[in-house]
Amino acid sequence: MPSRLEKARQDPNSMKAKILASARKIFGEYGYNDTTTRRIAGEVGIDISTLYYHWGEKQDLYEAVLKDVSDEIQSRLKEVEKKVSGQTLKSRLEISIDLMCDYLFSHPEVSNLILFGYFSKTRHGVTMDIKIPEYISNIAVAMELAADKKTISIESKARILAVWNTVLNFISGENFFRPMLKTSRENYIKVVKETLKFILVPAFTLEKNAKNFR
Amino acid sequence: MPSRLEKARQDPNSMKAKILASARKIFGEYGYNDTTTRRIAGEVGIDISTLYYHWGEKQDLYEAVLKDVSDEIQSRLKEVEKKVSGQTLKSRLEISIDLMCDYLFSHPEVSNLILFGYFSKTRHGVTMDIKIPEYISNIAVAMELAADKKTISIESKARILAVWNTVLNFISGENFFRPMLKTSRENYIKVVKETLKFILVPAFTLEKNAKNFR
DNA sequence: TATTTTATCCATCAATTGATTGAAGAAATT
DNA sequence: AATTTCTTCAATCAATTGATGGATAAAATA
Repeated sequence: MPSRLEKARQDPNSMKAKILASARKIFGEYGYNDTTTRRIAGEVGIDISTLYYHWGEKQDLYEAVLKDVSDEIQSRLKEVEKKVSGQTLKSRLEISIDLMCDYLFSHPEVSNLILFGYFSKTRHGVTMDIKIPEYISNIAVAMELAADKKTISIESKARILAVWNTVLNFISGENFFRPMLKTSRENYIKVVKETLKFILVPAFTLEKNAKNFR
Repeated sequence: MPSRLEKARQDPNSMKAKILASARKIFGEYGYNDTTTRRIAGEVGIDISTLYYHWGEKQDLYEAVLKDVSDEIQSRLKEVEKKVSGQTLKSRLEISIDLMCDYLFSHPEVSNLILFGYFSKTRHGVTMDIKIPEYISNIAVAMELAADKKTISIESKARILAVWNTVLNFISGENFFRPMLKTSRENYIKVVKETLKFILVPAFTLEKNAKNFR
């Protein structure tokens, strides 16, 4: 029997949920080591001991953030999978690029958190809870580049990975690349989508290459 | 008149040079904030005060590392430019991919340092001294995707950027991706090169796209 | 050889930061 | 109303870390 208090803890307005939301933002901006519990607490407007009361140590909070993000990505990918089902390969690629770009551009911390995980030869022992291999396989199947999750070749995985990473880089690197391209945010997003399509569509649809897929 | 001592300081066996080399390695592994001056000093086998004596504050050392890396990349790109000159577009792309992969795979800290710079919403005020815009323009010209450094369209820059980033990701993400692909280092490098060619060559050489260049 | 310059280390400081304790209030339960 | 449980915060610790000062030795210079 869940008590009133237990329900309150799952409430998105609960203190625990508020802390998680702020933590996700701050961890996404600064990465694990450059994020202080004081900064997160400050963002929420509470004392750090309150943060520790709700979440325990910093690592636990970070892992909760990664799980939060991971679940969100999973459900987004499923949505995309539904929407592209039945389309031609070219359409599937284009629609997927548009949808994932829209999602990631409006949640840049997601992209950052994933990328932080890649390069983490850090001292914190937080294992990347985000199951990239899972995603990669799911994407391969959704794109119908592979018939079955179990039988995806190393080459196919590497190709999906290349695509996935290219997207993430443009999102997380916006602060660096956009000034370089000297353009507005709106146009940057447009150019990113076009660039992704320019590069990816030919590779996967070209006759010589396409025969390997279907 | 350069004294004996001044010459010694430029000697690659000098203490100052040794510190720089270790700093480059450690900064490349852990990033700015997760690198301690003590760790660098430990790598060299000296006390931190000796490190401070030679290089001053941590930021100065970091900036020296970035400059070191930046200069190295510049000269590598020039070498590549020479070697691909006169070749067909397809060959230029393929040779460049091979050469740059070989270089970066044997100097992974280079890739890491560049990527750290992209996402650095960090607290250290070190501005990225590595002139990526320069590189991008140089690559565009070397690939003969643009006639002149000054007249490169935003679309072309974005495409080069996408390629460049894809390469860096595979290098810096090796520790994460390779276990995922369950393969040896040697084969990983091979797969990366193939993947890059698979994705990039069609995009830039496809008739419909290619007409925009040359 | 005497003196100055260069190089190195030990000890230490001050600031930051992850984490805890205990007190006090607020809310729920009896 | 009394008691128990849940929240919050101020104060504080201990460890880490960037940085410095002084002693000391080694090397260069005179």
